[in-house]
Amino acid sequence: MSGYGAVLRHVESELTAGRLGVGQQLPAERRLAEDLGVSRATVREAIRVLQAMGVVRSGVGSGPDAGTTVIADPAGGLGAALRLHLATRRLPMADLVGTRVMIESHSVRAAAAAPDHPDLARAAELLTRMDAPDLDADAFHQLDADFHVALTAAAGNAVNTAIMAALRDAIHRTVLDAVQALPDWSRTAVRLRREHRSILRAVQSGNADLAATRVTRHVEGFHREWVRHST
Amino acid sequence: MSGYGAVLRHVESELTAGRLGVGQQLPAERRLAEDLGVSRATVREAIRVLQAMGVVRSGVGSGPDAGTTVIADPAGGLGAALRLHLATRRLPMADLVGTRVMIESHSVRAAAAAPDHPDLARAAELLTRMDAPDLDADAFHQLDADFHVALTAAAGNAVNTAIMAALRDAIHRTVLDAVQALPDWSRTAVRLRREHRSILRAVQSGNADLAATRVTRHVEGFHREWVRHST
DNA sequence: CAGTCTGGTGTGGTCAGACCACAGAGTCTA
DNA sequence: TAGACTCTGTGGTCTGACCACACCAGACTG
Repeated sequence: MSGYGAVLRHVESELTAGRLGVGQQLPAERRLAEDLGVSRATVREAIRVLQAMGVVRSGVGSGPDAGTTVIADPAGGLGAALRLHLATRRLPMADLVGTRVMIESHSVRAAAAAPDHPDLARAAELLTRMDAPDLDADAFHQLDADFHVALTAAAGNAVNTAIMAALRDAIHRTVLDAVQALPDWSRTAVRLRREHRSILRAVQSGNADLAATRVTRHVEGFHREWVRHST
Repeated sequence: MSGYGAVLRHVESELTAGRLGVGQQLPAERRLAEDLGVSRATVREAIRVLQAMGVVRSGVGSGPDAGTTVIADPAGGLGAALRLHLATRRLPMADLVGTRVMIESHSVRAAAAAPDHPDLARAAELLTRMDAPDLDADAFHQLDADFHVALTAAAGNAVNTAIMAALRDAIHRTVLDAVQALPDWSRTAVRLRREHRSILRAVQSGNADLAATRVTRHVEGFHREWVRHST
């Protein structure tokens, strides 16, 4: 058997065997094609897939940013997949939100057991930046999403963190559109800021149950508000 | 801007707009290339990505299975991404297991509230098939994995179900290798069967806490056993 | 007439070879 | 010495071709 699948399997086995790792470069496309006995077009199809999965980054020219480099961006790959399946309407938005609530409530519980985690400090700093008065909805939402990912990261599970970031990517566009439709954005923003602070306080005081309750109410509440105004 | 990204964005927007849906066919590659003003090679790169994401399936020849058809296999796409990132060692196996425990314990809680869900009946039937005496480890694990996915599906969240199935795909190979290393597989299998039954009983009797505890012990226990014998 | 064979047609899979823009490294020149 | 220059290797794209495949309609055969 040959073809594009062979290239994928080859790269995956190189990764598994440790002969290829994050930061290293793949052979040039022409070289890889020759080594594996396939055409360059076939190699390119495989590399495109790796790129879409967030496993590899390609750059033209020469120098350190050129060539095809192994990276580790699981959120990018998962996010792209989720976004596409959201587009097919087989993954309901409500279920995405349900997954978010599950991960976040679980994560703040775990984070409450380690209130000194550096990601919590990062979360606090994000909240400070969200207080800037001249923030538009786009920038606000970006910081908002980063805050939630930071909360998740504080729990220390890389898979959950990647999935949260992926959910954020997948939902991003939709939330932005939804925010446009809200009757009084600035008032909502005030409420969100208050809720964020109260969640973080609960985590940092080590109160797992309270933190979980608050983050659940926060996420579900915003989702309900946004659904109500976007039909 | 043009190129492969343009093809991806075009297909995604067709999906979003509803002009393209699950079961329908994409235009032929040559046709798509002409419509979008790019070469067929470029179109193919985009279609490969969609294929890897589980959004599309391609078949040669003619007839209903030929051409490029929109499907909905989120688990396939997510699973491929997880597997690759597992290979880069940036997603620790322990975290994958942690995510599994989170999803499954959450799901059995939800499923316990609706003990008549058809997926629970399916789960029960899978357990019956796992009692067959002449089952090898491979077939056993396949049914095992299906059982856990069915449990998750009974909670009714499509995203969680897809992630569970993806985790299963990503871990499959590793678990099979691990099972080979176990000192007494048949004895482990007996224990797993017993635990499966007890989990399902707890769910069907509506006891959410008990079901969650049992499934957590079950998954973590197997993981510990397998780590112990594979270093 | 019923059954079988045989091209025709359109599909994805792969290949070979070419040209482009790009970015760094080295070289030449004023 | 500072600037402009060519050289080289990278990914990005295009063109045109051939293949295997599977259906389908028509011709052929008994």
